[in-house]
Amino acid sequence: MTPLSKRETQIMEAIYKLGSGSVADVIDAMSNPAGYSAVRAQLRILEEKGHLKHGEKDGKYVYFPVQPKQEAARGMMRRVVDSFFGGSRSAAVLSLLGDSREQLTESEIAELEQLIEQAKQEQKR
Amino acid sequence: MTPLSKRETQIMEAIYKLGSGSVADVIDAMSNPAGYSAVRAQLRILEEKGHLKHGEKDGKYVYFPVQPKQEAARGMMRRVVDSFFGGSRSAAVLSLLGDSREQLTESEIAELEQLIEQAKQEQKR
DNA sequence: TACTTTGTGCTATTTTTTTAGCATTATCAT
DNA sequence: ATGATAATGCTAAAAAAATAGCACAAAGTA
Repeated sequence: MTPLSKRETQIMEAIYKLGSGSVADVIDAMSNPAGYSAVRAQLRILEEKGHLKHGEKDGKYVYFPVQPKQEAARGMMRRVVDSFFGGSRSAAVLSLLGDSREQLTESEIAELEQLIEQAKQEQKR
Repeated sequence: MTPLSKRETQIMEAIYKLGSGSVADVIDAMSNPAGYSAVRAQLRILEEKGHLKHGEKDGKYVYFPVQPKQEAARGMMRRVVDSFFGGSRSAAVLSLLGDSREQLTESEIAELEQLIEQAKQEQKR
């Protein structure tokens, strides 16, 4: 689990954002796109390292992550929480929500309430 | 705002975790420590790039981040939320809390409830 | 004082990352 | 068929990142 290089990181993020994608898709999804050759090389390397796999679709390679998005997300979160919030998830949540409450849907709010309710129950023990 | 290299990233994370620190502190805070020379060089580069500054304390250089921790944290969060949660902060929060509810303190729970209450008010409009 | 330790300044070297570009194959339209 | 287009396989080169190590200074200590 050696850390990824800058480009590799950028490309993995693009792939996660896309779910899966061809070379062209990945280039389009990058804010700071590298050339075609470069991206292909990176994808190959990431596959060698075991971070991606590819299949074929419409005669093109389509790359997708080996580690499920949700797991990768948690790993990332853990890292940020660790470095910037002293390991406190709740501090991270407060920062995240405090940033702005807009665009919370009713069902999301309901889910949050439920989680908090559970947290309260845990507290009592 | 060119992205940081692997080592640079690792060192910035260490600095943020520490708040501020000497070369030795940084080395100690790294999971995968580089040598003394290497870390010094990286710190110098990060200072040249404007990410760190240093002062002197007890005859040693002490490095600290230019961008406040909270801002850096939000930037990081924004990036994770963007790549892994389709830009939805609330989805990120759900993932974060869903991971485990332990170690939420009463006051944190209260704060969360208050935020949710505010979100509900926003909803009504 | 002389010695050891701990720190910085600097520079050169090594290693890794990133990129470009040619050869080849397949497909599609003329 | 022929030519254009869009892929991948491969290799070499260029650029950036990471590290090592010597010289020198300051401070403590025997």
